Amino acid sequence: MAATIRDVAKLSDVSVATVSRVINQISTVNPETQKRVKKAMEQLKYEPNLVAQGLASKKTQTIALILPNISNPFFSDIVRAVEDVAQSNGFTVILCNSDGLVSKEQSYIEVLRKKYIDGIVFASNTLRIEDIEQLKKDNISLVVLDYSSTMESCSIIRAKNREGARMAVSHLLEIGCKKIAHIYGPIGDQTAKNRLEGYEEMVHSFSWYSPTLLVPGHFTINGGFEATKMLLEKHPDVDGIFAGNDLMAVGVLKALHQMGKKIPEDLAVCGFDGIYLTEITQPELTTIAQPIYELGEKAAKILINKINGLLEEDNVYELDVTLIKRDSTIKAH
Amino acid sequence: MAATIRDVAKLSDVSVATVSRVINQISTVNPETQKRVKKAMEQLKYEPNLVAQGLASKKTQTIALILPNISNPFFSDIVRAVEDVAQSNGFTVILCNSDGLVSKEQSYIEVLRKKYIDGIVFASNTLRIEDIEQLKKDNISLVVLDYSSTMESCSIIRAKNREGARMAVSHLLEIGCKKIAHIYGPIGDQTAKNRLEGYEEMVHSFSWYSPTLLVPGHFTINGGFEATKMLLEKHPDVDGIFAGNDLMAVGVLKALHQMGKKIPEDLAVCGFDGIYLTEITQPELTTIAQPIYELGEKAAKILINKINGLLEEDNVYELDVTLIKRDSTIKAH
DNA sequence: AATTGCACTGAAACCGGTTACTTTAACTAA
DNA sequence: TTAGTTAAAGTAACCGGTTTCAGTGCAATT
Repeated sequence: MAATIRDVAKLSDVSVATVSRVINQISTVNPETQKRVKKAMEQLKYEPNLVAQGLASKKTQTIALILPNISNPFFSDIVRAVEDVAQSNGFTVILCNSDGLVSKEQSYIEVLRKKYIDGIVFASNTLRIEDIEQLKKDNISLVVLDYSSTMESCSIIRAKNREGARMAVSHLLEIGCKKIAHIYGPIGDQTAKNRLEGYEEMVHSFSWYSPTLLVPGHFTINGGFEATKMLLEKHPDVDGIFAGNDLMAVGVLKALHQMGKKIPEDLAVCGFDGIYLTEITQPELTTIAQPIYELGEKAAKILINKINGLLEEDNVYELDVTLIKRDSTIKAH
Repeated sequence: MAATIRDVAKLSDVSVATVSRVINQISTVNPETQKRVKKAMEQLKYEPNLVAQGLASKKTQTIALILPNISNPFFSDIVRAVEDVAQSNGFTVILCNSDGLVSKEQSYIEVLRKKYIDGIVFASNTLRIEDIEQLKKDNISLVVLDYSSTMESCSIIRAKNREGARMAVSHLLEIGCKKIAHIYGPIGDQTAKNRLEGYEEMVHSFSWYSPTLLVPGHFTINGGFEATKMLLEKHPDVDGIFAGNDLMAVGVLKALHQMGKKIPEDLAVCGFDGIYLTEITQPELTTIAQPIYELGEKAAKILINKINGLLEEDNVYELDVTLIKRDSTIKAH
């Protein structure tokens, strides 16, 4: 149906090799010949077949984005950023929800490899070293997002989690909190761990500090909700809560509301991430905002640079976070 | 590097055709030959190259999902559903954010065609008939989501928008509202139009009804916010607002809160969609819930059936909506 | 015994590109 | 004049599969 490279070659009276050269703007093709070929391409409405190109060149202009769950608003912003960058560089993106399951990731990676994908943005905490090695062997570029590790055999983009946590606690202290608790994310998740460490660094020397001020909330709304109930049972005098992410902070808010606590008068709440949800709650949430879009953008840009051979070394990029003060810690005037 | 079909053929001492037959479980291959081939495949860790398969068969086991913006929580649930179904059927999904721009959609469709994509789930209101025809010609299956139109030359999945709107208004009437306004979505958007029509049908015969009770809110939080301010200036006695989607309803809540109105005592609010945001607001939002995941699921299933040739005719599927009563209309006890 | 049908398999064309290698002709340097 | 470049283009192998068509051997039919 559609015209092929051979049709173009025939019509412009050159070999397919020459047509291919024109398409890929390779080496030296006589300007006049070039014109003839281009004219033929137009006449036939020729468009290179990307699958054939992929087979021959082993480059498919496709990247994949692996993340736990797109329903998480943090990730949907990431997706948007990655897609934007990909799109404007002529790449297409395949989306993969792993649910944080190694098995799912495994099977995705496998099929992606068989599809000659050019690179992967990996926004998940479950990447294994073997996988990294395997991908390298298959010449699939890799950028890891929101991941901490001492091992750095690949490029990593993340926000300053520990520093952000310190900022959060420091803000709570500033507004006068006398006993600050922390609700933390999944153990095993490096991001959650770094935030917890930041909290600990700030509070461990206070006389009121006790490890029982640490409660797990699994990075979910409901987790934050349950954690708050548990926490206030043990420590009714807590007057500040630093939640390890915004979703849990929402849960905190819900719980406090249900318990009839006033925010921020009785208890101040600070989240982490800066997803748009924080503007929707009542009161609006103070949070440590990551530059979410920029994280995704940077990850995609670096990945594409690697794919295009413009970047060799593997670096760790740590983006700054910012404290956004809202009504959950200070009443705006 | 990796083993090819010819390696397998050589090792198992058959032709590549036979190996291909084993791979695709086609026709009759002698069980013993089959065993030999399979053993060779295992020995060589052979995995068919999907790009080559795609080129030869013009089937790539890939579908695309075109939607306005993944950041919209409604769509992120859709994505999740589509991806789940695709995944479990051996398909991979390419995500395309169109921002509702015909130009972007156009360029996506073009590149998708060149990639031999098998089908498209189109979750946007801007589809043009020419595109539908073109896709048909290229043998690319199509399912349209959340789209209304008299033209039905393709399969359409949507919720009962008009009926849902009627349910919303009817609920507001039941709880005693005496003057109900409607904030509607973008003109030109069929979904928004149908909801508006449902509202009108329910209220046009009341003496209090006036077309000025209709205010545009663009399906965004901020749009709902502005609309509410405008509305209450003109109609301070409105005591019920039906927002055309949940995002606008959130905006309504924010505006009312700012104006010091009590919800639902002074004003009752009902949204539409049933995104999880409605459980996060204070008060929680009454809404007409669409079965969002099911919409995406159904769309993907139908698409894949069409791709696999199991489904020929084009149907319109209308899924039921349900009223979820929450504190923005009735105080729970 | 000749014919037909069927199960099984192979040869080779094909999908639509890329690219290593070669050839040709014109151009430069010695 | 002659060898050495170089720009421009062609030939054909190659990427790794699918599929059409043809052929073989053997059992069933007449």
